[in-house]
Amino acid sequence: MDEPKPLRPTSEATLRRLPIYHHLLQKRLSTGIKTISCSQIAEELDYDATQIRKDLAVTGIKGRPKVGYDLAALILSIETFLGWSRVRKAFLAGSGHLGSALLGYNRFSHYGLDIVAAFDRDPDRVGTKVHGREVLPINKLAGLAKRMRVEVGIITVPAPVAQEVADFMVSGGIRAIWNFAPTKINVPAGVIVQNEDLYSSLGVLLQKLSAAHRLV
Amino acid sequence: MDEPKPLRPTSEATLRRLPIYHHLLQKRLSTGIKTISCSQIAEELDYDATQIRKDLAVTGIKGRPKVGYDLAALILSIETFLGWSRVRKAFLAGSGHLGSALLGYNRFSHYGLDIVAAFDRDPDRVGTKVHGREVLPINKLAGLAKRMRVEVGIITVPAPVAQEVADFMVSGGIRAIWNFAPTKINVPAGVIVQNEDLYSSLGVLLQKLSAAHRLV
DNA sequence: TTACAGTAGAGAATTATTTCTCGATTCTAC
DNA sequence: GTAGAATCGAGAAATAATTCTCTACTGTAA
Repeated sequence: MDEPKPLRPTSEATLRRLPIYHHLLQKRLSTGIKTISCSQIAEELDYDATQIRKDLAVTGIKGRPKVGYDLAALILSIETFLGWSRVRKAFLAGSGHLGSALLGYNRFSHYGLDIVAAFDRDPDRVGTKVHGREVLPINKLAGLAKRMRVEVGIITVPAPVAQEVADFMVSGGIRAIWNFAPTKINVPAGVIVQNEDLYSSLGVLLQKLSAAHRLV
Repeated sequence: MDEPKPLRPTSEATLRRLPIYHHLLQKRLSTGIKTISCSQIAEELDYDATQIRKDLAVTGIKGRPKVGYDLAALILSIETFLGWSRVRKAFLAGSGHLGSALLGYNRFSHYGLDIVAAFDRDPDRVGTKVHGREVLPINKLAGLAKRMRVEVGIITVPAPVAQEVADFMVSGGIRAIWNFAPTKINVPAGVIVQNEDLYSSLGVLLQKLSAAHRLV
C-alpha cells in the first residue's frame, strides 16, 4: 500500500499535451503572475477546461478552488512527471541533415536530454565535429553506450539501416529509442520506442487540405 | 447523391497509420509480390488486422477474400487519399538548423510537397542558398505566396515569432501550416494547422522511461 | 466436385477518451 | 459575517476508437 495510484499508464494523448501546457506556463511565469487556473489555460489553448484539469491531475498537483494552481509548483510538477528534472545521456546515430539539426538544439538539456555523442557509418563524417560533438564510427556505439551508461538512443539514419542501428543500441543497453526513420523497428520487450515519422505528419496535413478542397 | 460517404472526417489516428502502411507496401512492392493481406501487414507491424482493414477501407480500396489487396492499387489508393498524387508548393520560414534539415529532405516531393523557397528574418542569411533554395527576406513571404499560389507554409522559427510568421502566411493565402515551433498559433477558421512539437514527443519518451524505472 | 482454409467486410461489443454535471471549497466584495 | 462567483475534484454520461464475432466469398488441394 505504498503506491496507491499506478493502475494504468498515462494515455499518450495526455502525455503529448503536458509539454504544451508547460510551454505556456513558462511563458506566463515570466510575466510575474503566481497562479493559473484551468479555465485560463483552456481559453489560451482552445482546449476543454476539464480535460486540462484531468491532465494536470496525473502529475499529482493539487489546485485550490477559486485560485487555480501555483504556477511554479505546477511547472515543477509537470517536469518531474515527464522526467525532465533528471538529465539522461543520449547517443545520436546518423549525422545527416536531421541529425545535425537535433545536435544543434541546445535546449534539449532543459527537457531531460543530453546528446553526448553522434555516430555515423560514413568514414568522411567520422572524426568531424557537428555542433561541438565529435562524430564517432557506428561500430563503437554499443561498447561506449554500455560504458557510459547511456539510456537514450536517437535514430536519424535512413530507413533501410534503422533496424541495424537499433540493434546496436539495444545491445549497448539503451532502453529508450527516439526513432526518426519512417519504418518500424523491432526491439525486445521493455525497450521503449517513440516513432517520429515526418511523413505521417505530412500525410495528416495534406489529407486535411485535400479533404477541405473536396468540401468547397 | 454524388458523394455517399463523407459523413465524418477520418480520424487522426488512422491518418497517421496510413503512411506507415505505405512505407511497408513500397518495400514489399520491390520484392515482386503482387498482393498483400491485412493479416500479413498486421504480422509485420504488430497491429490488429481489423484495424488495418478499417484504415485501408477509408481510402476506398476493395480487397478480395482469401487474396487480400492488389499491392500496386493499394499504394495508389493511399497516395491519392492522402493527397500525395498532387504536389503542392510550400514556403518554409526559418532557415535555422531544423529548417535547413527540412530543405535537405529531397523526398518530400514524392509525398506531395515541394518546398520552393525559404524565408528568414536574419539579414546574414538572406541571399544565401540552402540546399539549392535561395533564402528570401521574410517580408516578401506574403506577397510571393499570393503570386505563386503557394498552399502550404512550414514554420521552423523560434516560438516567440511563430505567430507573426503564421500571420504573414495566412495573409498570403496559405491554407495549411506545418508548425514546428513548440507553441500554439492562432489562425482563422478554415486554415489547417498541424503541430509537430519535438518536446511533446520527447516528453512522451522520457515519461515512459521514468515510469518503467518506477515499476522495476 | 467437394471440403477446407484464409480472408474481406459489416456490425456488435469492448475499451478508452473526452465532455458534462454537480457538490465542496475558498476568495472577494459588501 | 454573509452572499456570490470562480474553481477544483470526482463521478457520470457521451463520444470515439479499437477489438471481437460472424458471414460470405474465393482460391487450393484432395
